[in-house]
Amino acid sequence: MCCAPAHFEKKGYSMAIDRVFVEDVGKFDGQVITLKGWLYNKRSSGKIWFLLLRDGTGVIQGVVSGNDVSPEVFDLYERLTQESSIIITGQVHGDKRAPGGYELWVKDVRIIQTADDFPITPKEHGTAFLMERRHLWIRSRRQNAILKIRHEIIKAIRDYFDSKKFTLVDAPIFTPAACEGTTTLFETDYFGEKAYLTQSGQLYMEAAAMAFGKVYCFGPTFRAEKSKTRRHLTEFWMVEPEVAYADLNDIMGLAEELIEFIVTRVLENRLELLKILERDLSKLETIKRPFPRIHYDEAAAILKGADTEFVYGSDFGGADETLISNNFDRPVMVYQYPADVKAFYMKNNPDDPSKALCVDVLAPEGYGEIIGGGQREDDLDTLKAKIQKQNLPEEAFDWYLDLRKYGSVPHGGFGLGIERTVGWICGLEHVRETIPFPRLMHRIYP
RNA sequence: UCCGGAGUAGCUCAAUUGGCAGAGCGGGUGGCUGUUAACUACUAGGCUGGGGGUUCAAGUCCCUCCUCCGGAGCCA
Repeated sequence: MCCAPAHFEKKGYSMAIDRVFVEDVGKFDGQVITLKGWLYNKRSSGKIWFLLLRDGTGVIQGVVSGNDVSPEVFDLYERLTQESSIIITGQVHGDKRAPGGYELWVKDVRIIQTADDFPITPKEHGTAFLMERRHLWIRSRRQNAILKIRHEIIKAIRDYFDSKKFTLVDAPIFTPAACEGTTTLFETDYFGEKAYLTQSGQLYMEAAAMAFGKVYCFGPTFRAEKSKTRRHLTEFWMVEPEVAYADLNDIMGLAEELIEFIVTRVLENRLELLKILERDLSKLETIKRPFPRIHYDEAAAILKGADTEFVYGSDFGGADETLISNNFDRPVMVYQYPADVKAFYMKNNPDDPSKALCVDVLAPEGYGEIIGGGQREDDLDTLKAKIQKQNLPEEAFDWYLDLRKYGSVPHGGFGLGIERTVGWICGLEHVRETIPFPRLMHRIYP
């Protein structure tokens, strides 16, 4: 309370927040403005030199001429190193030669701090080198664009569910036992007892759906699997809606509407960033409902004769998912996998008990599964039998079974992986660039 | 855990059959009034991941360990 800057108290707003940013310079054409940021790059041609200032919202070129500035300012060129923090004042000038349409005719430059040998130069670097310096890498234009698109995607997801009157219900991070029992969990000491980091908020969302009708949670998820692929992180973010009185068809409708909404929003609001990433926009513009819906058997038929080790009755591998999705120009919804390869809480198809009422959404262009979900088992005895069959500790699921004792209804939901969705929309090679500080099997630094 | 690949200058990479360790960028010193990863001249910079072995001679071949990358399984 003692430390609030004076201007907060006096005026009720912050000059630091409301100052001019690069993304807004177009509104000030011809005016003299001050920009605060960091030196992205510089070039000299002798009696005139150029600086690129970035401030997180964009990059603008400043033109420094010996005719317009004092000799002291002109000579700052020597001391300006990459990523030095600087405040520049100058006149906004529209110029076709400028990448952003505007440049600044510099009148004054103030160096706040001279950076010492910034390690990430404007030239090429390997991913290992860059990941080791992820805290600095996120300053680069490309990483900046990806993380802003991530923000837009997250905001779109929240806006979608909020507009549909879903209630946000946060699931716990510490959990007493496996939600699914199949995958490896991160174990932690909880006051002398074992606890685990959540691998899904879904079971809690089922409880919440019975309380609020339509709910979603959004948070981090942890998987201790030793997966080293372009699609895996040990810590990733997932949004998990759950709806009471919903069946598999309802869930598929929800999934395709959400995905269409997200892609449309990114195309509307973040086109410039997609261009920085050189994303093939035509691949996103086709993402319109309805999405193809194919039965597991149809997906299996696509793989027949293809070069794959897939055997009917098993789950699809990463290569199989690519083979399937390559047949479509939008996400494909594969439904009713064999019940044996799916989690215990999935409801079986009453007309074909060997299949689960589940759906996976496979993104186009080989980006793989971005959604997994379906209808949940709502019958108490069937659920108990499944828990026993998979050798899960029944006592750990007492509370979950209560949901089937007190007003059980058909219901369902899904989990959407944020990083895979970002990777797909941005057209990236690897999900590690879709999260600010990725956690991978061999990386927990920085 | 298994399969494959890589490790050489600060960074990205070359180096023929085992035969003098190289380039671009970055750094340093200069030149240039419209540059867009600016251009340009000169210059410094190396325990070739660690250890062991074969050989007259190893960046190169063999053994071993470490680290990283990609993939499989599993999953979002």
